[in-house]
Amino acid sequence: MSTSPGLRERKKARTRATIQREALKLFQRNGYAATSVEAIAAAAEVSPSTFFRYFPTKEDVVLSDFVDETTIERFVEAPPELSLTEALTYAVRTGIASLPEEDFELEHLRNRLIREVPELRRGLLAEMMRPMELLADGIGRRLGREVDDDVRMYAGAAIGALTLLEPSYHDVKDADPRALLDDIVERTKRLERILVLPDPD
Amino acid sequence: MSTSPGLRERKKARTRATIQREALKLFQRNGYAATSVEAIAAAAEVSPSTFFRYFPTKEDVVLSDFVDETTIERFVEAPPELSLTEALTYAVRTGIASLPEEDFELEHLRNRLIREVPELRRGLLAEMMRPMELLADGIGRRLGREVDDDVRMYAGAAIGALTLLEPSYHDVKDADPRALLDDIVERTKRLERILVLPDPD
DNA sequence: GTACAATCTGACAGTTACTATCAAAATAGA
DNA sequence: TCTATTTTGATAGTAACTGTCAGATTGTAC
Repeated sequence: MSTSPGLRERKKARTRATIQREALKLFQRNGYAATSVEAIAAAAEVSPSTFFRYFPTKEDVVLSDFVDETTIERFVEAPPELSLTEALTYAVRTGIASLPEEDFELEHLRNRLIREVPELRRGLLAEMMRPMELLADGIGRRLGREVDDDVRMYAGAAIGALTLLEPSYHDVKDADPRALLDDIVERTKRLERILVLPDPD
Repeated sequence: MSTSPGLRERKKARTRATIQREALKLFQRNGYAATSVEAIAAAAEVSPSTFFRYFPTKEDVVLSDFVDETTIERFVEAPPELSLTEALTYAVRTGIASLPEEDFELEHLRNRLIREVPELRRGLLAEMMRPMELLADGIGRRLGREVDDDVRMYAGAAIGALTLLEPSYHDVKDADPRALLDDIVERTKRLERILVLPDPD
């Protein structure tokens, strides 16, 4: 009761994971649009009602948890001698590296879907404001600084800059996932040359 | 035939404008979600089919043309002595200033809707990649420079930075539209302090 | 182990955005 | 006025999503 999150919680987590896994498999096989929620529910052996209890929309099966709080947490906790962009790189790298191999595969599949299905690309962008806000907050905490307009702009700029780089991924459809990771890291580093956070007034 | 765009074209433009205007009025009165496409079509005196011919989705009635090619055109054509961010400011300012009063009102209403309806906020963000790409291309043309990763990142950063500033608008719900415009200009200027576009390698 | 309370699930019915198709109407050009 | 092209409206259908409610499952107290 104190150590494990309780039977109920565990069962819920398992149901959620099952739905997500089965959905991704179906998407991969038949395509995103051609896979109905009903089919997903059937594959996961739950009712459609239950599907919507776990994921408010069909998109969310793919998009939820794409960038989460733990990444920002790692950003804030990164070695203090690192610059902002270095800390960001650090957070992304250690985050992905910490995934068990199995989750890493799913993550890779998810990325591919997001890249290839226009609808999901759109959805991802729509979710992007949350990471921006999280990062702005993270910067404030990391620097012990009030979250002013400059900080917000810096955060928005950082996420925005990374966003537009995605298209080049198209060329490397079936590349090694780890290579893609290096790619992200490489790009995050380049941010340093473009972005400057001025001191508060 | 050569001067005016032809009767057919004009009629289509008028139909489109009517749908948009009636839709915005209904949204304002009854709320976005509570206004069905059917109701909009009825108010504009067209069939639902026709509605979807002019606007692929309900969201698009509010979001389409939010940032268009002409803004980028003005950016490229801005006085050459202006810096990138100054040119951006110039483009935004002259763009809005050129609107007739009536369109300006609609624009204001549209902005309010986007700010207040979460669904539309989401949609706006989703459309944001297009402006990013347009701007990246514009920068390339303005500087006579190849559109490399640095340029793309810069463009993404610029749009991203402006995105996250929106929330503060919440405070000024019914402020003078012109004041809001000044606000945007002010913020674009601050971009200069944060963003640097390095020379090509 | 039993009884009760809280939560989770499934079944059902309904709304609405959106698609596809095709015949009727409006417009351009001769 | 006649014909070709484009635009429109009517109809039918799909699927995402919502709300409700009774039944099943789990946690808790005794």
